[in-house]
Amino acid sequence: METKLNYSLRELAQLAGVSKSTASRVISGNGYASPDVRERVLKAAEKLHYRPSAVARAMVAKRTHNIGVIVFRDKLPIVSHTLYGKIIDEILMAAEGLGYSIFLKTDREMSFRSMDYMLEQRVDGLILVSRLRKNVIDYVKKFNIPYVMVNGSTEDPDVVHLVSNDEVGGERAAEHLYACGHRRFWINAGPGEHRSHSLRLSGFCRRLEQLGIPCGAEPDQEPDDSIRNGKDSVRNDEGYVRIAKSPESSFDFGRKLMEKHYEEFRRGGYSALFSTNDMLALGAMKVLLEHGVSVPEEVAVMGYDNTDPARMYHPSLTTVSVDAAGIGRDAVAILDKLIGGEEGVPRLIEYESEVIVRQSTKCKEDMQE
Amino acid sequence: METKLNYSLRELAQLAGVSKSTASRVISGNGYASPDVRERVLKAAEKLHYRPSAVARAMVAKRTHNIGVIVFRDKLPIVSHTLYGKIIDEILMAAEGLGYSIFLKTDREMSFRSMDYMLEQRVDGLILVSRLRKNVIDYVKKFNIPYVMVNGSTEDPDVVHLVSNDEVGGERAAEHLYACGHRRFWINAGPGEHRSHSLRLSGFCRRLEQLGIPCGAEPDQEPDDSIRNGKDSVRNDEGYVRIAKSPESSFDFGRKLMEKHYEEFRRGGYSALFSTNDMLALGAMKVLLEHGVSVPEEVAVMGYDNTDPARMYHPSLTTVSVDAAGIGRDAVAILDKLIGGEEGVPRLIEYESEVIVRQSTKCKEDMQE
DNA sequence: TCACTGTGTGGGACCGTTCCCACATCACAC
DNA sequence: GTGTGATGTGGGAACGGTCCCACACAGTGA
Repeated sequence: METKLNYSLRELAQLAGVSKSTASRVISGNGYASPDVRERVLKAAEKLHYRPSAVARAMVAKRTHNIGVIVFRDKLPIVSHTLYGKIIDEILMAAEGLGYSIFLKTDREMSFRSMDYMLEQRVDGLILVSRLRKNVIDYVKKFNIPYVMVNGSTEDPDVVHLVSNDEVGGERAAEHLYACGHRRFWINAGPGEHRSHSLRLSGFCRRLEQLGIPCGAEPDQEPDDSIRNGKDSVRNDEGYVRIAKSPESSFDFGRKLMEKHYEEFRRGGYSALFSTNDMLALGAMKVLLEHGVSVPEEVAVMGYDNTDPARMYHPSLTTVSVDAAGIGRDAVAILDKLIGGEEGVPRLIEYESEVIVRQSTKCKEDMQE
Repeated sequence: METKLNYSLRELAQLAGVSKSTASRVISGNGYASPDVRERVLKAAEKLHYRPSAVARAMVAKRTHNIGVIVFRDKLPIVSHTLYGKIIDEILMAAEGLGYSIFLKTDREMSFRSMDYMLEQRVDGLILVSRLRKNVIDYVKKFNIPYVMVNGSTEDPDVVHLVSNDEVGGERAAEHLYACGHRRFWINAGPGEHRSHSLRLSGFCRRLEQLGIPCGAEPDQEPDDSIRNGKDSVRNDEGYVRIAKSPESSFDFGRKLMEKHYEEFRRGGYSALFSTNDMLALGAMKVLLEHGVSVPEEVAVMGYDNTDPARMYHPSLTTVSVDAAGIGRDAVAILDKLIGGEEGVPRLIEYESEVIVRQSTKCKEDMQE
């Protein structure tokens, strides 16, 4: 009984002394079966450890109830990036609730290969997480398989795209720091080709300019060899801004950047540091702390993403939260609608960004409230 | 041409003007086909965006080339836990290399349901990550499907089990702190029912006792309602140890624990704190820092797992590394062997643990070397 | 001319389900 | 006794591939 791996419905029916059709009706639960036949079949199923083959079912139903999730990764592994990890967690839980299973694949360069894999697996739909080279979108359009994109980089209006409202988040970050009295800003901006980073930067800058501080963001300028160290913007009586762009958004890049510039902070050149994600912020903050610059007393530091390390740091990092739970949940729910052929699904869904004030930007304003 | 989702081999063959068999030979690449027939079929495939169905293939091959990964989670999502995230990253990459795809599922309580899901999907094998209730192992044994366990909690000698060598890691941690001159220890120990935590604790204690410091670990004692605050071990001229057990191994539990006890550290009662994972260590360390206890000058702090937050912290956390890359890679490789019916696969595979000395335990000994 | 061999192609069973349809049985009314 | 409808069960095609086997055809040697 234990030697065989999987029994078929035919074998099950044989043991129960009924036909395939009858056994199928009992197992799948749709169709008539008299009580005693029913019991005989179930008893036989128990005995054989019978598990119906989802493969065969998918074959006839032309539907697998599987969803493919492709996560872009650069050189680095990506699931361990806490923001994507959170999103994937939520996707998994939401999928379970709707009866889907998840095929997970990370993708570096061979984007088409991953796509083909998913297509061959006949997944019912796709969730594309993070930016992908743009021709992947054209590729996926050729097959008309339902898909949604999460936190991607496309501006294509056809694509159903779930993103945090990064521009508004950037504005709110600027407001918070301004309200705390800061007028001399340093900005660490991550890769400009990534939608999130460039929108966070432009939102931050726009709000500062509205508040009377010239920002002078040039969103399209290329970072040079490793790090672009922007010049200060024009000064006016209100204050000024300096933007440094980096081609990566990692902790180590944040470190590297600040290692070149901590002297300027020590001399009091800047009172606030905003980074377009938490890792850049933490890398920079650690260097400041190591060189005796106190946070938040001398310099306020702020990140973006509300990852776990930000919360756990000492001082804990003020940041902007991204609704990973909402994004993950909705990604599956919307994909399910698309699979069901539902019309009128919105193309761009934005999630509110909220400033999470913590120790790294504590100021009098916060104290009073 | 764009209206249909998936074409079948029959339709492809029809368009190319050949038989199903011939088309199959060209597409799958095994079997003869004359150059012009070959070209006709490939051209037709291109035109139809033909992708062979892995579902149908799996049906006849009785083999899906899919691997199921089940990750235990408590109340919390789990992929975002950096250690498991890392392991999953490695599993994904290794699987890709060997031609497998990954079905990922997180599991809280309905363990059998996840198992059944995987069985119905007819995955070729299973990777079980982290502890599972023990009856799950009995369950999986009933079906004879190949499986390996990663970082689990079982002592079952049948199970192919990949784990870090937590006992040796604990010993090394003790050695490091002892060599730095510490004699008064506090230990935060995570859930005793988890193999890793209890072995790390017992390894640490054993080494201390060998060095002449009574440890008095009682590995089986139950934590009370929320936190078990053990008593100091017997003092002798060499030093002493106090063990606190917590039912969770989270950052917040580390905090909670230390919030009750930081006064004792401030008074100089303990010069070193060892936690059985990084999160517990960071939570405790943050509370110490917030109350003005300096690390490492007054208290040395040490964790376990070598997660990213540990590396990034200020002060960066001394920890014990777990070879997540090796574990993930080997999990897939060994499972592949089991699937191939290979005999003589070792049951317990242990990975070396290495102390990573960082700022949180810097001492004269380290300076000299 | 005939048997023989090799080569490329087609026919069709099979994998494990679902589901439509046919059919057997029975109760009941006419 | 026959027709009718409800009820439960079985037969078999279909899903999209793989692969074994048969077969047509050409080239070769006796």
